[in-house]
Amino acid sequence: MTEVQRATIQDVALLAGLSICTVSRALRGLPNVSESAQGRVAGAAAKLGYVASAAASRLAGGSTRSVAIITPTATTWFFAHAVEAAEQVFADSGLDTMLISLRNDPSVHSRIFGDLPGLAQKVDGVLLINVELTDGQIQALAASSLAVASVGMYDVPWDNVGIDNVLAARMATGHLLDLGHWDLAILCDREKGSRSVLTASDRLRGFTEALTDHDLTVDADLVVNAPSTIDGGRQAMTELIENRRMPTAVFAGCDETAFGAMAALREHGLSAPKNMSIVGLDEHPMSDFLGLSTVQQPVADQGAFGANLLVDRLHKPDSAPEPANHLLPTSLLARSSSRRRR
Amino acid sequence: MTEVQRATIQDVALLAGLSICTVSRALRGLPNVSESAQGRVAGAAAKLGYVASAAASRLAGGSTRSVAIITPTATTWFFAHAVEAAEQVFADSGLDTMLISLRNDPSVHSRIFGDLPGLAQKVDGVLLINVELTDGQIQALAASSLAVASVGMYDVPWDNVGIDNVLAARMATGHLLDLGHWDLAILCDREKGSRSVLTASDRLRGFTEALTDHDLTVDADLVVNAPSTIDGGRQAMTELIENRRMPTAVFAGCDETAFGAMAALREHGLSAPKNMSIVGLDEHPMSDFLGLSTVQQPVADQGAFGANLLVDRLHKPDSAPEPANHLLPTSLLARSSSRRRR
DNA sequence: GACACCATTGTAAGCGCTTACAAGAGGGTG
DNA sequence: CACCCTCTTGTAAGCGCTTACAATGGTGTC
Repeated sequence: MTEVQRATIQDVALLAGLSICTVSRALRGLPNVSESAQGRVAGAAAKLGYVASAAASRLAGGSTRSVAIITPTATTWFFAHAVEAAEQVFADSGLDTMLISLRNDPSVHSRIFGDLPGLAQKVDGVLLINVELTDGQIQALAASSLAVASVGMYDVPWDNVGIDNVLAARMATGHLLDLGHWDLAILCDREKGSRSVLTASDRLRGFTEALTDHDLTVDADLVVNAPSTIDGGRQAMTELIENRRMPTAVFAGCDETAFGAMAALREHGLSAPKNMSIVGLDEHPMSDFLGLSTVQQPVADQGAFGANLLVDRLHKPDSAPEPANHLLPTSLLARSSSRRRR
Repeated sequence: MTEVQRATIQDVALLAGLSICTVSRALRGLPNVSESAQGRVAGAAAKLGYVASAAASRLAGGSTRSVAIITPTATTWFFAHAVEAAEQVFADSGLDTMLISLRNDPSVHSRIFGDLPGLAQKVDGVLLINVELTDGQIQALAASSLAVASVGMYDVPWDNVGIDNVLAARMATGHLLDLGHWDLAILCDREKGSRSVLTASDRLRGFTEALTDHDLTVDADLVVNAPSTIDGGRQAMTELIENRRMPTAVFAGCDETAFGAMAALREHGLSAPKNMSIVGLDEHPMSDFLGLSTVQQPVADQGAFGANLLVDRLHKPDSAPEPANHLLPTSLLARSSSRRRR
């Protein structure tokens, strides 16, 4: 059962009575191999339980048959689902998936993006999910030998898929405005970098635009930085209540932030929509139960779509069409966490 | 900036005026290299931006410097956090992490475990997180060249870390019994395999034992299979309400199951603890907000601990001590979803 | 029947690194 | 001062595969 000594292509060649070279061709399905040779090779390989050495074929051939998913975190709802969907696509394409979580740790970030040749050593391509990059890093990545695709990024020189975040934020904000609210706060993850490549700032933009359309202005006190986690939302709402001032409605950058905000309200003896209307963005499975009004976005679809973009690039590296930006649809789901201002 | 042609160890040797062999030793910090040689090599490598070819060193050396995390899913709270914590440990140990999500897909499962030599080709070790395995697969894995460690498994011939699930389930169930409930249901993920290697069945066992201690018996109608997701809990509770019968209290195998159960109650015009007491297991960040009584378990700790077990095995493959099973503590958190029976 | 041609198969040279093993250089010992 | 050690460095043989290129043999053509 357990081959003590792994069979090599040499062993297969011997058993099949053919040369190593022919075996290699047969195994990879290259043309110019006779039916009989093909058959004998397949038989011998099966009999020996032969598995090609990944290291050897990489060294000789070049391709690693694997890709990396790079993500700020693998723990939140959005990222976990996007990562799994992408991994599935890669697995189905015969690619191994290397997971790299940046964990919001700058040192990890620079270790990865500061050593692109090292990365290129291990994978053929990378799928970036909402990764904050400097101009220099974007250039370097685009110039590297790595195939690149991304999810939820903006204005990048490679294929991307995401949602129209400006629109989604406008839908959420517009919903609150339609309900008669005009004193609005936003709880949103802010980018640290100078240049906006992520969706977070687009959400702030959509929020701003919606207000402007109604001749309202954004109160800087009501723009609160909130990591896209339950705790992040809780802290942001607490900050709002305790150190700033209470608006009548809040747009939370993602559902988990909204959950945390609802929890903070509760901790202060308040609740939505009684004391404040809240709308999120995601359509997390808990949102329905909690009555959270939200803007639905496809999550697994984005991960899978992004993965497919990368797979396509890998399969036809040359004659590459222009990098495209694909937008998936979103829709508003009004529930009980938001209501008309009285 | 971008080296068109990657520098090889040859180039470094030339620049440093040393042989390839000495460079290789110096780069890997082996003994018997003079200070001066060490310095010249480091300088030359830095100047050339040299990065060793992973494929070449794997082929020549043997080790892949990477490990695989195998998990049934990467999307639920427990798994996402365990995976990320493990990935962090691996990254900090200089190991690359390959992510393999089984996605509850038998064909993926057999593709992976049916080709251990193939896996061993790509990684030095695997960390299994709650993976259901047959006896044969366990034997094969243990006999393979792969280092193995696991999280949340039971009675396996390698290092494992987990919680005492029997105890945790007894704590949860005992809490309900203490509140005067004696008609109890359990919503729990059931294993399909014949032999129990996972924690799920331990939870059922703990539940059963707690009842037995109180001279109660388990009503088979009140043992409901529920995938450990929100939807799984929702469906299980719906099944209970619509097709079986309502107990006065329920132990949900994990918090997300409990959330789903609470949602299902709501959909039927019911609620906890009014119509039914509910206790979960996890201490999910939403549990506090939802008032869910639960048994807390350390999640990131388990992932990190498991990863460290694997790293240790990798570092000292021989002279291996007996495989050990480590248990991390749990504790009951009584909240408002459970109350005294009236 | 000699020639060109195509399909199939074999030969051999690496890919970039690790690692026995050998070789050389000093230094201490009797 | 010959001899044995030890420390450092070099030589060369792979690791298991891919791939240019050469070789072989059977067809078809004039």
